[in-house]
This record gives sequence, structure tokens and C-alpha cells, in this order.
Amino acid sequence: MQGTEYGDEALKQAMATELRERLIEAQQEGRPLRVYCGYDPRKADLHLGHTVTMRKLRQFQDLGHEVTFLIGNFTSLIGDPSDKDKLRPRLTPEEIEENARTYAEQAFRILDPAKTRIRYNAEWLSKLSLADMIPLAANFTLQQFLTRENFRLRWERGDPIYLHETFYAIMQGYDAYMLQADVQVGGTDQLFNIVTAARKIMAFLGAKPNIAIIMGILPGTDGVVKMSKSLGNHIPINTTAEDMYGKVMSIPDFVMPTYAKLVTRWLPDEVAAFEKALADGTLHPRDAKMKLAFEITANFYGEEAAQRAQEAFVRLFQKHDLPEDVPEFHAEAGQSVLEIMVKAHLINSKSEGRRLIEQKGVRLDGQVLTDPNAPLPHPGILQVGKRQFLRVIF
RNA sequence: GGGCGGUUACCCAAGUGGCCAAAGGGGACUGACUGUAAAUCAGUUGGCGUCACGCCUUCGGAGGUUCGAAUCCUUCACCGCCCA
Repeated sequence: MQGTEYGDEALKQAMATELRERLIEAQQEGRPLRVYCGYDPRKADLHLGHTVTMRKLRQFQDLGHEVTFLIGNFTSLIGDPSDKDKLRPRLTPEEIEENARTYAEQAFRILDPAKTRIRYNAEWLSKLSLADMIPLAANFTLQQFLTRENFRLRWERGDPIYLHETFYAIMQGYDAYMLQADVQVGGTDQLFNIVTAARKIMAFLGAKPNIAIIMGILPGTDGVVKMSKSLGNHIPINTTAEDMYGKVMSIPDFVMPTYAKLVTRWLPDEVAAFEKALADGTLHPRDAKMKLAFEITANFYGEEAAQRAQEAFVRLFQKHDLPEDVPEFHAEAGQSVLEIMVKAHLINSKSEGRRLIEQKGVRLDGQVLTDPNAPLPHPGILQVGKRQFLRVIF
């Protein structure tokens, strides 16, 4: 149950007990547990936050259970209650398919492809009729939805709550039923969908309710707010080992334990030891973070790449040396610093470049440049900000 | 259907005729410092230029009033609250 977050001890105990019972039951029936988690492929690029549930699925896989990676190609057409005010462009089936493919591709950096079933919920949801929906919907009251924090807060704030958003939970419950799931994994934002909706619908349709594994939410690089691309605090999966390593190094010290729990392969004992060593000072926070960054990077890019990323990090930020590979740029003699930066896409606008120069953020071979319009005095290594380098040659 | 209120930069949010490229917070970026791209402190955060000065574009869309509009008027779109 490492990294789980039920927000209620009784619920956690109930789920733990039920999981134990279900394990015994499955064993007697000579079958593995059926575990699933659903993902809506609205965006193609995943970040670390998305991998928390995948890691939990992977653990189940490693223990020999049957894992289904459910792609919500139907639910994603309708929309997720969490972002409400943006009009979502309707994705074409081709776009959804493309997103789903890259989604699965990235997910397989964590999941074992050979042991993962991929299903699409349009397979059954698109066939439900209104007549089918009525008895399903009759399991719920508006009051139940309104007690859900997510909706309640919006209700109190006077934010819109659309009618179709209530379908979402019902559809997710139906997914669980169709997959005959023993266990459903999800983030804390899925608590209602999994515990209230899915269990109710499964029971109503005569199946055994699924057991909820509710994972904590991974904070972003700011350490506080949920990781999300639109907030700019995310660590993308499709990047480089160096970038991932560096981004992990930029998280605040206090969230290290959370990261250790949610996005490493470490066992509970190891995490506890890590936490303890940090708390009593036997592990230096910097070394702890390097260990964390190494583990996370190795997980996605392999040990070797993680090693290289770590070396690059030490060279660049601890010893202030140059990175190994510096891109080259052919400048014409007489080109100004600003022009070179724009041409090499180091900056987005000339104003941005001027600001950087004013802030002493641009260096040539270690010398701070002060005049944006002056021609580059000589070829050399141009450093823009902390981490952008360019070998300028004439 | 009626009445009232709202729509501001990456996000949240102030601004009700000129001192508004637009307060504050978050995020992001830069510098100093260091234990690191952490923490802390300071700064920057629409674009362009002949760059301590000027020009252009932006406050939901389109028109209008005015010497001058994010601010006033008309209209359209969307949202909320109350009434039906």
C-alpha cells in the first residue's frame, strides 16, 4: 500500500482487508487478480505525475497479476470534470488513436509490454443506450455528487457543474464492471469514481465491487501543487536523461520523501531508510536528491544514461564546467550577440535577450557580455542563462 | 423568459476616462549566495527600435462616444447569481 492516500484511515483499512481476502479467493480459484487503471488520451505527452499509477500497476504485474491498461477513448470525448471551463476541441478518432499509441509507448517504459492488456472503453461505452443508462444512473443521487469535494467546492464557489460531468463517474463504473476488475488503481481525484461509483455499479450489475488503490498525487517541481504541464511544473517523460535528472534535482528538499514513495522502484523498507537517514542527518540532502534523481532517471532511460546524466550534472552545476556536447553554430563575422541568440533559438525574442544581457545572464568564454548590439568579439562558448550553451564559430 | 453581475497577460486576480504594457500573488526566468537547477535574498516577466527615449499590439468579439477608453455607450458570444 506504499504511496496510497485514502484520506480516511477506516477506508484504507477496509480496502486493505478486502484486498487480502480477494487475494486468497483468487488463489483458490487459481487465477491472478484483474487490475486496471484508465487513462484518457487527450494529450500525447506524459509526465512523471502520470506514472504514479503505472508504477503501482507494474508492482501488480511483477507479482503475477493481470494488468489492463484501459484507454478512455470514449470518456475522453466527453471530458473530465477536473478541467471544466475550457472548451475541448473534439478529437477525431485518428487523433485519439495516435495519442493512445504514443501514450502506451511511454507507459511501456514502466509497464511490462508482454504482460499488459490494452483495452479501449469505446468498445462497450459507445453501445450503451439511454435505456441502459437510466437504471445505472438511478443508483446515484445528486446529493451524492454534491458531497464530493470536487463538485462541492465548485458549487460553493458558483463555478459551473455540467450535467454530463455526472456521466463520467457512471461510465467509469461501467468500465470496471466490463473488465470484471478486482482492483482499480487511480489518483485521489478518482476516489469518488472508484469507491462510490464503480463499486455501486458493479454491485448493482451483480459483480463483486472492485477494490480501490488510491495513489497520492505527485507534486510538481515547485513541491506543492499537483504536477501539471499547464502549470509548468512538470517533468516530462519524453525528454533526455540529462533534463530529467536536472529537473528532479530542482525539486525542493521537503518533497523528496514523496517522490521516493511515488516514483521510484524502491521497496517500503528502502524508502523508510531513505527518509530516516534524511531526518537524522546521516544522508546529506544533496546526496539524497542525487540518489533520487539517479533512480528516477535510470527507471526511464537505463542505468548507463542516468550515470551520464549525473556526471553531466556534476560537471555543469557543481564544478561549473561545460557540458559534454555543445551544439555548434556558424555565425557570420559582425553578427551581434542578439542576432546570434535569436538565430540559434536560444531566446524567443530580442527583448528577452536584452533582458538576459542586462541581468548578466549571457557569457562568452566565461566573460559577461554587456552590449546586446555589439558584434560578438570572438568565437567561443556562448552561455545563455544557466543551462544553454552554444559553440560559436565564424 | 426576466433582473443583476462577470469575461484582464502563462494561471489566479486588482483596476470604473488620462499618472495603464496594466497593482498583488503563483509560476517561469536571471543574478548573488550555496549543499544543487534546493532554501534564502535581489531583480526580470507583450513586441520592436537609433533602448534612461520612442513606436506598435494586448484587458471576450465587433462597432461607437471622446483630444484621450481595460474603464462610458450599442451590439454579439460565453459564464454566474436571483426570479420564473
